[in-house]
Amino acid sequence: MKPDPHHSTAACGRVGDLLAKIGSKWTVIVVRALRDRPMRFSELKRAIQDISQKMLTSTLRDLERDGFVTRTVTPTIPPRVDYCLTDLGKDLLVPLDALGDWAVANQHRVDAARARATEAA
Amino acid sequence: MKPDPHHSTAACGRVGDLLAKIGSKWTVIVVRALRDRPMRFSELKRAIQDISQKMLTSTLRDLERDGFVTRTVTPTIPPRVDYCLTDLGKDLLVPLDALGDWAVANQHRVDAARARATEAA
DNA sequence: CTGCATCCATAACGATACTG
DNA sequence: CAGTATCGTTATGGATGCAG
Repeated sequence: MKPDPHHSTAACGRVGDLLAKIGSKWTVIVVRALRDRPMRFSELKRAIQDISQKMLTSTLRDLERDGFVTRTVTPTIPPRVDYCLTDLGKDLLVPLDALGDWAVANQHRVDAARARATEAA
Repeated sequence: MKPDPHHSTAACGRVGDLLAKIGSKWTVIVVRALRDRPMRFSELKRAIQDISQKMLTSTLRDLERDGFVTRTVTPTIPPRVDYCLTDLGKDLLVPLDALGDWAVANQHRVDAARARATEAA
């Protein structure tokens, strides 16, 4: 039998922390947006569309702080800033994609359950 | 070349929605707490410790609504309510564990990045 | 172009008290 | 035991305006 480290309170706490972070609604979107190429701030802003500039900025700062993206400033005029996934960021993409795939694949099941719950009420 | 559905805005949106849901900090903890056996309300409360009763209740209601857990009432005195993962809930555990494992395995890398960021400031 | 600061609305959360 | 109701606090997200 495995040691099964998932059961420990400590492990659960860490999972909670990380999920709280990536669950901040925009983190995942941004990381996934950067999946195959670096992007400039305004590119991201345009790509994500309904993110406010404030949220994009703070999301990127958090991601940078946690080592998921790099921020490269080119001090031209006008200034240019590129964001790129680090190795850690690319690593994170793996379990993130698994979860993302699951979400896409099972969304209908959740929808069905919610529909049932709603009409039952 | 694949259609690569992950890039679409729609897919990202759904991922965001679902992550926002499971990222609500307690959802994951509760789902993982139920991983191998059904538990009563008070068992969960005791197992999770620093969750407030209100949060546990509303988290469970959300999970039930979305079809991740079942709620079984035994109308004895005192009343007894058991919560159990559905098949959908158990399915969710798979990508969730992947992410959890990643979190545990890479926590130190994130910590290191944060430490670097902090002292750089 | 990039990003910070400010203000504001809302939602999340927690503590407490009370009901079946 | 399980759950609802209420209140107050904090966190989150958006809009706008300003600055390098």
